[in-house]
Amino acid sequence: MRYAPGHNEAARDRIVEAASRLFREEGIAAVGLAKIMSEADLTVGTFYTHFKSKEALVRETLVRALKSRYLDLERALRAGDVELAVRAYLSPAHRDAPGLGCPTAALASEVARHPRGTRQAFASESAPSLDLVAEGLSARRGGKKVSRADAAAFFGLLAGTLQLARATPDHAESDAILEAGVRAALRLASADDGPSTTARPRSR
Amino acid sequence: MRYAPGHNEAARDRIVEAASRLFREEGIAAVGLAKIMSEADLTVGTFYTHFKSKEALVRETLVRALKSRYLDLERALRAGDVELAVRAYLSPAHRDAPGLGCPTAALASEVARHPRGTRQAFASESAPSLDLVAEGLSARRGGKKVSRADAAAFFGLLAGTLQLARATPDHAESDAILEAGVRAALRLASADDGPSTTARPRSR
DNA sequence: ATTATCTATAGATCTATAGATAATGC
DNA sequence: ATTATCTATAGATCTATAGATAATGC
Repeated sequence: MRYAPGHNEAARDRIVEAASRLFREEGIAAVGLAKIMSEADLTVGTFYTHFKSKEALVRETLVRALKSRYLDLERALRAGDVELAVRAYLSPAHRDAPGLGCPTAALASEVARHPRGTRQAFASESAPSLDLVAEGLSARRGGKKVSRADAAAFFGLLAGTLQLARATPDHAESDAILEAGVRAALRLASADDGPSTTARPRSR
Repeated sequence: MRYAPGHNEAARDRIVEAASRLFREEGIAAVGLAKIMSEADLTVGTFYTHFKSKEALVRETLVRALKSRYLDLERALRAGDVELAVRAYLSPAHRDAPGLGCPTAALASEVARHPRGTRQAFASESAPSLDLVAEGLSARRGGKKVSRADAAAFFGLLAGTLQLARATPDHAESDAILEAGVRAALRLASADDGPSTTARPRSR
């Protein structure tokens, strides 16, 4: 420890922070290490004293962003309930600020193409949030058990709808998609079973 | 026309076809022109006699893939109904073959970062499919009007859930997510209103 | 003395262009 | 004669590494 104590950690932290934002804003493949290091006020040569590879950084940024989102979600659920969290997720503010937003909406399809270790990290760090969502849904449905997979489908609605709102160039239509997403999510979160799940036995 | 008639069109077609598959499999930013041209049995120098830029090719591949998916959707809805289409969309086969699958699930988050012209093309070519979905949902809900934005939210559920299934490394859990997605989609497509949309007036 | 930083560079790849070559119709 | 193809290359960027320099504690 010859540099000031915490110097190394602070630099590493700036790198992860910059990468975490840039990846969500521009995509993982589209962002080079030079840009990340420059945003962290370092030159590119230093990168490999902090990380083994770009992929190692990707794993860390996903873990950090998912942990941070977990805390946000916990707060939102404590403050209100599922409805409040849904409205915050499908808000114009979230749509317009991907760099600090949900890593799943920004990067899930790209993560799906990354090595298994990266997907594993993504899944492990997503699990606690999904379990929180499952709890919230369960409470809304009168305590009926909701699986993690069910929570994933609910979350898929949120993330997929946010992506469509982001891809839609017409501003009014994009807003309308967010609002429709809120309606759909609240409908899904509602207490009653849709008749189709009981009326139509799932074949296969 | 000195080369055989249709020669140019055939080559151009192979390029779009290869790019359309590769982009969905690996992402737009991750695939270079050399790889695309090589898959089309051409060398990279020829690219610019067919397209003005990589971005122009991206627009064409999105349009082509969305048109093709529209036809598939039309067939599925004619053959059965929304339920059949949902089960085909959230199937292991679709999850495991992104190259021929839904361009929205594969590329929506990346398209959101592309120039307005690309997003415009994406939105325009998505509209007919969304309108078909809206029709299908409307039929299921006893003829009640369903907007394109509502259809987009429904479609967001499908695309988002498929992405999560693709990103999930555990095979059993990935299958479970697909099944939960089917349940959620059928619940959303069901005739009754969830109570929350009527019981809780949408503030804001 | 140790360690994080810097500059510099290797070697591969990226998009795009230039100019020569080959394939065909007139 | 025309046009799609090829080879070759420009110039920028990518990930990763090597070796010199600067910042600190002992």
